[in-house]
Amino acid sequence: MSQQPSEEAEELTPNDRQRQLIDSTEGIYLVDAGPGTGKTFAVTRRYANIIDQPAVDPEDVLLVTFTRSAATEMKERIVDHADYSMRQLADAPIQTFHSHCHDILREHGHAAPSHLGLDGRITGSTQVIEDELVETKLFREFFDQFRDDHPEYADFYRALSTPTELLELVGELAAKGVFPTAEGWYRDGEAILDGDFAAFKERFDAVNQPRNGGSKQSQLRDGLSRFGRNKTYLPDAPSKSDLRGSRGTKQLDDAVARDVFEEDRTDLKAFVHDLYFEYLAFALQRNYLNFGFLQLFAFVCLCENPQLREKARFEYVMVDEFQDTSEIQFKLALLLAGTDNLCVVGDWKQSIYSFQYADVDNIIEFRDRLASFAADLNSDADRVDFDMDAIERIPLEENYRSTQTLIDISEEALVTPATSSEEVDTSILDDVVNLNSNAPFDNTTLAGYQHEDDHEAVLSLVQDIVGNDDYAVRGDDGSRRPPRYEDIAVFTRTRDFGRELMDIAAVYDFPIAYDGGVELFRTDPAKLLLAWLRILDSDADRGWAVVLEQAGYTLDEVDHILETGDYPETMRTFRDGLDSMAAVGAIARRVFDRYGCDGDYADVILHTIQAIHDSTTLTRGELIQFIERGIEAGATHEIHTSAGEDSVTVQTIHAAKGLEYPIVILANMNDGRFPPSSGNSPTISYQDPVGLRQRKLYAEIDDHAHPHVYHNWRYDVLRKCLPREYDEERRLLYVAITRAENHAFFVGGDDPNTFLEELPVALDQIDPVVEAVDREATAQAELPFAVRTPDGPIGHTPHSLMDDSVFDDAGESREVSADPDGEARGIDFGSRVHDFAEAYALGEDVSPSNEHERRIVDLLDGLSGELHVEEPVVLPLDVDGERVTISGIADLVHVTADTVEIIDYKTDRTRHAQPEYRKQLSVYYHVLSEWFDGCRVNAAIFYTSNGNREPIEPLSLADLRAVVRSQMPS
DNA sequence: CCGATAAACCTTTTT
DNA sequence: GGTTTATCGG
Repeated sequence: MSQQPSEEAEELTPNDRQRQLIDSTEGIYLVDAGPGTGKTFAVTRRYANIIDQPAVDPEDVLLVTFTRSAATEMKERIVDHADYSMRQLADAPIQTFHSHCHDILREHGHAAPSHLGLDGRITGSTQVIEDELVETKLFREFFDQFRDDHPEYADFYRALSTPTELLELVGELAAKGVFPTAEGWYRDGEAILDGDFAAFKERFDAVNQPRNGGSKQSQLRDGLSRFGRNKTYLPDAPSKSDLRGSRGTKQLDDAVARDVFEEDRTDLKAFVHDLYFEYLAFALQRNYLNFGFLQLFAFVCLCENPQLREKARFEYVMVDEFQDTSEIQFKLALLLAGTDNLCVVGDWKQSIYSFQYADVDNIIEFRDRLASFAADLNSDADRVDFDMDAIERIPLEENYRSTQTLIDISEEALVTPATSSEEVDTSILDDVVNLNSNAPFDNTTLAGYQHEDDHEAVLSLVQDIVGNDDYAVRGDDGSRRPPRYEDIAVFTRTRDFGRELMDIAAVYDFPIAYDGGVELFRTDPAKLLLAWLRILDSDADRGWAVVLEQAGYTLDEVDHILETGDYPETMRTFRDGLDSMAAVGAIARRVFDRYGCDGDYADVILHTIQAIHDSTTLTRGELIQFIERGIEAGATHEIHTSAGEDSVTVQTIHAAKGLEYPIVILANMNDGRFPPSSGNSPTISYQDPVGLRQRKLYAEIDDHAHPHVYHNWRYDVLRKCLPREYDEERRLLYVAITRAENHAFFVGGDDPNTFLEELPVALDQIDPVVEAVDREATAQAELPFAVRTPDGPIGHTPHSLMDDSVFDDAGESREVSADPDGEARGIDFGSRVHDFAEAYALGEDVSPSNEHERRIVDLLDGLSGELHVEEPVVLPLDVDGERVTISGIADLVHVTADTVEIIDYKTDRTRHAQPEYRKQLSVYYHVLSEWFDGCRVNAAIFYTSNGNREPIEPLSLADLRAVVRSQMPS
């Protein structure tokens, strides 16, 4: 284990640089130092040093940490070295920004909303919403109301893929310090939304330089070689050749920069403003705040109230993990600093939380940002009044964790190309302080392995490592000893891979524990609870099927019982007992009791239900909906399992931050790119430095007067000027490697990614042979994971009947990919959505209980001639007595008294003229014909591009049946 | 070197 | 549906 920042810290002596940081308590200090250099160790000692001064009390010192658990750990370490007890430090401000903001608001926040022109008040009873799902639910409720109140923004609603993207936008703006007021925007908020042309122009110029000494076109011009392809722009867009110049032109005209930047965004800003402001009002009225709003209101009242500022200030401010702070947090730190005794500690190379609004420039550009943020804050009042010219940088160059070989390879990772064509700027290595290892010996192994069974390869590697003297690690006394299971950590980028690995490890009885977030609603206790709720709700087959299967009934028996409704007596009695209970929490507890679910999962589920129950009233139907959404969204909850005595740890790289292990296996370096393709961007987003932009537009110009979604050509050009950087992916790799003390292994599958090939590491083949582990002999820990039962043939098991995500996944993957073994399965049997649509269409007494069903209702209720745009459509069709369901999104469904028209616009000729898409259209066509008997049904797919429309013909019913039949499982 | 086409891919997580 | 890389032909 590491020598310095460990539990037995009292025996350790700081090195000279650390001593300098610990002793220099007055003035501004920046420590931007690598992993294992004892930053946290030094901060802890520094804090102890400060509070041991007679004139200083703990309440004079603010120490900010990244997580609550880090705060607790910090306190424990301080107690060891200061003349204070844990009890005396209990209320000391050693906490996260969020919880400190919460404290400020609880005490002084009553009037904070009024500074923005909001009516509400923040009181001691105002709740902080911690659960993302809970907030999503509340936001949806708000948005439904907002949509009704503001029909003038209809064009924006149409372009959205989901309302949740607006919630994300609000969160991002709050982290950037952009707040709405009753009149407009707070302070310089609007300027930030407008963007910064000069800063943009720099980025534009950087990518618009001809390459290879002028012989090769610029990266930007190259990037626009497919401008307008597969897209439709409004007529004001320039043609591709207007934009790029004629063949042989090497760069874009300077005027283009001005043209793309300047766009009338008045309406967009008005929409975002009203949405943001009214959501704040909604939250206050419902008496809750989210994490972002905590910081927002704390910032506002500190800004507006000089007396409070005076009161809230600290004599000393220290921030750990500074690379993970956001812009608003940097500014909060300045407002809270009463003197220039400011100390920030971090490592720019370990900034991997940009999705959480962390801004790595806070640490890289510390000096400039400090000056410019202070100037912003001081523009109209003296808010930050200490001298900030003297900034002392303290380098820490001694690494107490890893061997020199590991340190060197980790730095290589920072300049390893992420794709075969990427040109990495190696000059960043100039900013890397080369660390010196003080490991007592360096027997480092660095190896890469590649095998198609990469899960097995990982386990096989673990087997090979444990007890093997070739991979000796450092014992507590510094001597060599053979490795144990507990010395090894397996890091993955995705939880999914970790869970798969756990499943396979379970087969071999491997001593292995997963640490981190779990998709709670996809666990067995949640599924059982959902099943019983559905039974209570409507005696639903999907509920009974699960319960019966769980009780051991065979599929045939289940079928029979469902058909006859002859449920076992004990189950009926249990149901009736549940039915008499009012509170959903009590129902859940009773269900878990019945099945003996007393583990971590059940606890967290109960806790979650309790949490939503506290903030909203919760009926059974709403709980069903909540769990269904949780399943759909893959919502995760942290599970704290006791790690066990001697077991391998599996965790995501993100979760491993701050930890260290003798041996690290970086798994899952396969399946194409380690840096994933960027995927779908939100329709409305904020991006530095171009400000607030809209990706898609909505307008009505079409020969047939059909509305259509258009792309924003300016946005398409703008984002090519801000090319995707893989720096954060490299930093992720860096973080993973630097967790290791002694050995690092990299394992990839069939198709290894570029990192695995480009890292200067020996790449070997591995022949995975995994043997069952004798757990008696090794005294294993309990597996924290239940082994998942295989899903079986999709569409047939009760589990798949009730699990919407299975239905969705299945529908998607099977729709587009032909099974290589020729066993194509193109059929979805019995989805609940299907049943609902059918029942509703037949006029039965049913009401919608989820998003899909509401949309079906919208679709069918549209007979008056309403126009529905971008509506998901789920339609059933019988083929040879088998039910076929197809789901998708049609661009336009137009229903009048005597016609039904459905139109799907496609943009990609090479893909969308394929039979699969024609089949999709054909199903729409024939089903609508059945539903709307007597109506004239038109259905069409158009290939559209720059105003052209080419119809794609549907299949005849006979051809459709043939296609569907050929895809059925035999 | 440039443009067109085909094919593969689709996170991470804390407050 | 959208984005990115690989590949091929001129």
